Amino acid sequence: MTRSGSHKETRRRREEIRELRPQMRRNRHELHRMGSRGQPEESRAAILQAAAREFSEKGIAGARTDAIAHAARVNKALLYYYFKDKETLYGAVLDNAFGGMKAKVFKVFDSDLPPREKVVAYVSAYFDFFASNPMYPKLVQREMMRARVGDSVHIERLVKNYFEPIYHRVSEILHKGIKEGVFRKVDPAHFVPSMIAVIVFYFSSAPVMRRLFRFDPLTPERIAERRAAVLDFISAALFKPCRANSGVGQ
Amino acid sequence: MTRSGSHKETRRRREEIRELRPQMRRNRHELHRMGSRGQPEESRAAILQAAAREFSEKGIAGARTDAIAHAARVNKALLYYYFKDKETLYGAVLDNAFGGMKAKVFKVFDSDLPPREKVVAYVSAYFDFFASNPMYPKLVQREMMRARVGDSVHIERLVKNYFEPIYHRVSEILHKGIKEGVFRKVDPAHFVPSMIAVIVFYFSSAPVMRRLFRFDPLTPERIAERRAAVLDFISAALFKPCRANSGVGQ
DNA sequence: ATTGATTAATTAACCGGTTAGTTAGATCAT
DNA sequence: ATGATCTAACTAACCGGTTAATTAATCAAT
Repeated sequence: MTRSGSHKETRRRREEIRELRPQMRRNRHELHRMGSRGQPEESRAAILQAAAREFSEKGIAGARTDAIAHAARVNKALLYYYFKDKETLYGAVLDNAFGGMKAKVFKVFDSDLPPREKVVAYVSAYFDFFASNPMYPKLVQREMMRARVGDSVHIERLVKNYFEPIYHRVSEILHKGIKEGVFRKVDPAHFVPSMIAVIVFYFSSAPVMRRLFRFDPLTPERIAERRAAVLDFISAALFKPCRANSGVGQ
Repeated sequence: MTRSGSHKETRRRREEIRELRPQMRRNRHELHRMGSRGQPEESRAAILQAAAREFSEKGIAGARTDAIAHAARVNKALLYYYFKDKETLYGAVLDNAFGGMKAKVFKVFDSDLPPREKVVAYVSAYFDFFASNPMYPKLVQREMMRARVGDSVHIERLVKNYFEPIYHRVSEILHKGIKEGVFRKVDPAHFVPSMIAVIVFYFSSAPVMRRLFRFDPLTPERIAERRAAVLDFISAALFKPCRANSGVGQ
């Protein structure tokens, strides 16, 4: 009642402190100051992971901060200590996911393989990343659908930091392969999304697959099978049918 | 306080009435009964359409019943008059969407075309349906991701009524084409989902596409372009390369 | 070394806005 | 006058976010 006027100020002060924290850490001769429980990074990581699961399964609107806190074995207020609000936490989860993926695929981009092998390596890396993080595809798909004006404050950043760079590199590889005559004349602007679709869909639709085929689509065997199918599908759609291995036939 | 005990009973009574309504309608000599505003079917349809838009954009959790009512130019209580609750309304929207799609693709299944042309016709029909209902892909994708145990009461029904029959028919066509030697030896269990992925992804990710390519991906021209790209992609992945013509099979 | 200030880490309890769902009644075609 | 259609106003519950207090690690000066 009496303190209602100070809400905003308190908030702003806290945010400033939070923003300064990293620099402060680094400026002080040594990091590790430690508070009561002494495991800030662990708590943060636990929150991030619990949030990733909750968000991927329920979406931002469906996700419950109480559930995240509970799953992370942490008090709910701690979420708001580390992250400004639900939306910011969601953003951190997204950056985590896309950051990991970008790292993996860029290792492939920076290798020096011929186009054909590079595409295979790219698809494989992309696929394997999602196969070992089965909740990320839903996260990705969800964010893509939310990206209407005003709905998502993250989408611009994500496109700039992840989608654009990755699309750019894959596009280059495709153009090179086409010029060398090993790829069919496809339009990267359509082919790249199609590839991603084929890779991602299986995982984001896993629950339906389970019902349709009456077995768990996420066992290692099934995933290996899917991997082969994806590579076959994309290869057949992209590579020029080689006649009896008779070199570059333009 | 005093009436808290009667809530459930009132609710049950209402539900019974509601469940009986469809039969009653049909039993009475003619529909069009009309109440105060005199447009029951129109109201119902308006609600359904507004709900489809809201659900596709925000998901069930994010959708606001107030927003749906407002968009349908109808009082919120009317939603609950026609539909038991939010979840049931959502289910009706889903059946609407999937029902329309099923009708379209089954017309193709029942035609007598050779496998190759039939697949092309199927993909075209599927694509065109979504192209003219751009909010349905998101609806589909959303429901697929929600289909965890306990999350969705609709998924079993949807799989049984739509996914399974459609998968079954497409699967038959694929097997036939493979046997006739016009298709590559693909596994329908993987190929069908891949096809759907390629068709649907472009629409459900339209907002990202807009940012990535800096133009509206849903103009008629762009959609036509995408259509060609999808058919090319799937054709190349499925059809045995015919030696005479390295065909982009339109 | 002991003490006391400082700050990071953490929590229990609470608050108030939002939202699904309800109610009691109005309207009107038949 | 009856029952289908429709509405304004209401309520209970839920849920994101806050607060004020607490604990523990570090530091500074005794």
